[in-house]
Amino acid sequence: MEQNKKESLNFIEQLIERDVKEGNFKKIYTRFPPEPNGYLHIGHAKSICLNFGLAQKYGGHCNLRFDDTNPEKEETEFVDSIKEDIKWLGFDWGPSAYHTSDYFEQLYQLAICLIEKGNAYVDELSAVQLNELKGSPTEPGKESPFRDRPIEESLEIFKAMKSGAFQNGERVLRAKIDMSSPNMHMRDPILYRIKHMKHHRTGSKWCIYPTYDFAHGQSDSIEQITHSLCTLEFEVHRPLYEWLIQKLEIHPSKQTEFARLNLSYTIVSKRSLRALVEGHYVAGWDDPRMPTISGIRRRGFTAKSIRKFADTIGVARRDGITDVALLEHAVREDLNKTAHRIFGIMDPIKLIITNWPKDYQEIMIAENNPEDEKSGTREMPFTREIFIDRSDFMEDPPSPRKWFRLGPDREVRLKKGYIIKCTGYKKSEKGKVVEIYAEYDPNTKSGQDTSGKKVKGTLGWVSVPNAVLVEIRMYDRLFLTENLNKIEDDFKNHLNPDSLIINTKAVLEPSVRNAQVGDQFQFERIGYFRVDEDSHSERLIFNRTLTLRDGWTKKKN
RNA sequence: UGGCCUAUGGUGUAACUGGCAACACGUCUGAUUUUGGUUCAGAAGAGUCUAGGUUCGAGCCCUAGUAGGCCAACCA
Repeated sequence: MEQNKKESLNFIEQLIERDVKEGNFKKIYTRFPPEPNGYLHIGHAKSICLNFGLAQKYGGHCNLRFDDTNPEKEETEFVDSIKEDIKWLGFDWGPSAYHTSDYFEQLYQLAICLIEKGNAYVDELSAVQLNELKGSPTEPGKESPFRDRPIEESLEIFKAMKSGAFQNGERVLRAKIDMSSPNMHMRDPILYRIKHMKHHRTGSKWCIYPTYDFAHGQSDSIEQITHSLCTLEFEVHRPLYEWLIQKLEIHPSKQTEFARLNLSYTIVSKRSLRALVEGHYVAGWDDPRMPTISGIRRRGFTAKSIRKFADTIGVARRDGITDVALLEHAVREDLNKTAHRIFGIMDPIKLIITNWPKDYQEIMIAENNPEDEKSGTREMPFTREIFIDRSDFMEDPPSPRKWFRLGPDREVRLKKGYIIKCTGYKKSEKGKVVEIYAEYDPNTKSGQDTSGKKVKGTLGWVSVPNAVLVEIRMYDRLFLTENLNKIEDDFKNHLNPDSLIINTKAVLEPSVRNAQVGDQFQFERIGYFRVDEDSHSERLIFNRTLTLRDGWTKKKN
């Protein structure tokens, strides 16, 4: 090997390497802290790959922590799906997953500690009053009349809050910082609120719950997290994050922000995704059009390709919008190497080889994947009647230099079969081509061609008596608008009406008969497809993952 | 009358911390090909938001401006 070029590091890696060099800690700890109130999406995948990837790279560990401080929105269903998705992506959080709710007692003690130090107080103002005193980004806030109440009094009331002496909203615990700070989050932020509500894990043990600011950072400290990575919108919380660490004198985790993922033609916000599910614009969280991890998995995107994608886009502090083409490229790259090839006809039209004996069947051999020698071969019966795709025939085609496929008197190769010449076709009364006639040349059998003929076009085909009728769900992008962050109207106005087209007349070659749910194929010249879990004994159902790259249709336009 | 962050080809990131702007995707040629796929060869495309400044030298530093993002939930 030559002198290896210095590997380029992203800004977080640079930070970590500096920390390592300075010996700031023995081991790197990161964490992935989802709130279990929805399904994970491609944006989370970026964060997962980042946090787990960094831990792997630097010999540290990444914790999975469910940030479950708000019993109103959180459910066990989501905990399970989140675990499944992370595992599928190929990451391991070790023997146990953590929950912020496991720390409720410790957090409560920390709050008491803060009050005792005079850094927090119980307020009795209503939400409305609190808001009024808060000021605005351009106006300073005003101090609450309860701000300077004796420590003992706050302590007493806080304990009473815990024991259920008050109704929702009657008291809050606030940090005592600075009501005139230009940073709104430093204007005596709320640390604890009363919610008489059952929590999905702690049941009704608690009726006070810490807010994000008093739960997240403290949990980081409890877990000895060294690098707490979050998205840019938490940047303004950092001064508070650090203030609490300092006042509480706890493990100094460091918060670092990075830009969240935005993807063209895609919506990446839990709230919006929920709206799509609840409004039945899609079939569910795992609808193959959804950018959820469960959705793209069902669509046929692979874990490997998503990790590759995350690696490609990197991480930075500027926010922009990533072209989905980058994601799609990663998927095609992986599938090209792994997916077995088969022949499939989306829009079948019958072609009769008039000089082929009736009832005679010849077995053709085809390799499963030319990119992978170890993938083996399969058999394909060739018969007098075959299906070809309607789009591969034109009654009056342009010059052979522009159109490689079949037309009257034109010759093409049937891949893994013979070269045929079109001798005619039949039309229905309505003028639709219903049957094509052709003659084959016996000297042109694939692999043992002695004719010397060269043809430009190669077509896929499926033997009529052996064809397998399947259902194909042809998915396309969910939205028509490139940048959905910039729209002003309802994002649902931008839905692609053709994001799902169901094809029930497609036929595949017989080798596909024993395909299992989850199997992925390349239908030659068409695209990548995955056997969907809706498949049943009567009918295989395929999801179109992506089409093949296509330089030809582009050229036409 | 606020504060913080960001600004590099169409898109996403680099540039060994001051030394003639690189990689991937995308686009366009051409070759190969029994997938109009893959692969291969090549091309176009930014002089780094603007204006000053420091310096022998600035995409990297400083100042001002501009543009975009974030911040006023008892959400995370």
